[in-house]
Amino acid sequence: MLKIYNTLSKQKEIFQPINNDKVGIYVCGMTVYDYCHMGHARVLVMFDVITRHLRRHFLNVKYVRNITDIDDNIIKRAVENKEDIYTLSNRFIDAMHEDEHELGILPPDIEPRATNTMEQIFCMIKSLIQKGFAYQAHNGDVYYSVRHFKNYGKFSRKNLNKLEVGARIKVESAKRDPLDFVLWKMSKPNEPNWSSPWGKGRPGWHIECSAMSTHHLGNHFDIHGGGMDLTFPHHENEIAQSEGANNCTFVNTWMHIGFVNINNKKMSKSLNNFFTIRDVLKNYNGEILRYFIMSSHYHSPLNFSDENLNKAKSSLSRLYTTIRGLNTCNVRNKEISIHFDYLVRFNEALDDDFNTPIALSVLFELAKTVNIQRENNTDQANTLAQLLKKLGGYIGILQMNTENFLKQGISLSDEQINTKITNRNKARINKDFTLSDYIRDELAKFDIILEDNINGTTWRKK
RNA sequence: GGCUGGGUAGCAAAGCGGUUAUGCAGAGGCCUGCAAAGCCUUAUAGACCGGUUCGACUCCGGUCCCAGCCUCCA
Repeated sequence: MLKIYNTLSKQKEIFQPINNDKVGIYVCGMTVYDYCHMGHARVLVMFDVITRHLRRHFLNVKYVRNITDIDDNIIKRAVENKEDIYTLSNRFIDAMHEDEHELGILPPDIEPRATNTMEQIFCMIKSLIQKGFAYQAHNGDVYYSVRHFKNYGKFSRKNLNKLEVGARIKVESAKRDPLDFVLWKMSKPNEPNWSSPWGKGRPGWHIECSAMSTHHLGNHFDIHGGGMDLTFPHHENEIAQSEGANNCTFVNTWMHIGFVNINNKKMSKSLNNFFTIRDVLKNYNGEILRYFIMSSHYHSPLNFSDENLNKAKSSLSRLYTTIRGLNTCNVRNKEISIHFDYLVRFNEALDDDFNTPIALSVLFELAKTVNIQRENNTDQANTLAQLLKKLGGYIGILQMNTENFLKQGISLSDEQINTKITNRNKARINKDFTLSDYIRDELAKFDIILEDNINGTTWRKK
């Protein structure tokens, strides 16, 4: 029984798809004018975890994650770079896909782009004008008339009369009401534009998501998600647009991912305190980042720091160390089923609003059992290690080659290291421990830690 | 001003009205030539003040503090 916290009702609810085994999920993806930062990484990773788990529950999951490839920021950046918007956005889309690959993120089923959805956008705006939810102002822009939508503000719990409108952004004077937001914006000379029934221009920020989501998933679908900062105004406006135009419930379950913080402050473009995914990947591999993101619940703030990333690395290393040297191939479901309770508890954790910290704690309990068994009962240890790797795979970790994970980032060659290990072991046989310890210290300078086992000496990076 | 969240051990992070969370770091032990890894044992919690209860970290009320939103943001 899968439970999901719904922003709409502010409580955990039993999740029931609209159509039996079919689940439609839409996630607000990137506006592509820069590299993805850690905030994006959290949304990308968490919805990857969420859709992986949904696919284990339901046969037919359709995951749509959009790309907004036209907006003011993109236009501004393209002008700065003296390039056209497509060159700019294509470059950052490619970069995003590279980042996702490193983070072990499975691609969404559909990745629609705003610029390929113009017809649907026109259609929706027409419908909104027709039904009295929108108007074209004297400057040509088309606005959504917020006070015409009686539920406006309900979703994000805003009292329209107590909003500090214009506190931060100056109010566009063509609006009939300061609360109104733009659906279609007339283009200035030399700006990218599309011909519309209202003149040459471009879509406003929110309309593209209403158009893309309903086009691919229908007017009423199961799950809509994104970062917490999108609840207002973006998702509030999406609801107003979609329900105004289609006259039916838009989305059943709304999911929002908490912020990534730096020094207890939200990481954001405006504060310019953000780290890009690719910067972080220079020092920590994708699985470590992924583990770090999963180590807190998706609602809680996630504090980004080297200290916390290093902890994630140590923790993940424990799991890899546990399966090291064991046979994790040839998963034998029959034998694994004996240890069903780990699987059950792992699944229960994810069923409870995708509680990844609990799911991870089950993996550590399993790891402890593997370590206890590995000396007495190798078969048992192999089976449990297989289960550990399998469960890790459900949330996208423990998928690297174990040796590669434990040895990455060493400047010496395998040959150099092995020679030193051989020399050290010769010294140990001769009981020349001064020499053997000297060699070990030498390797330690390169962050290489030796481990003497019954079967010989292995090494790993510190 | 209006509206959301949250304050848990050295750090990170969950569940739970009574019984070990978990990980990293620490202490003692086993193992080891010594280590490392692993295992065993172990210390350190629930912002503050009340209330409900046989019993509260958990429920209720209040206080303080922190973060976020109120038309750039994921």
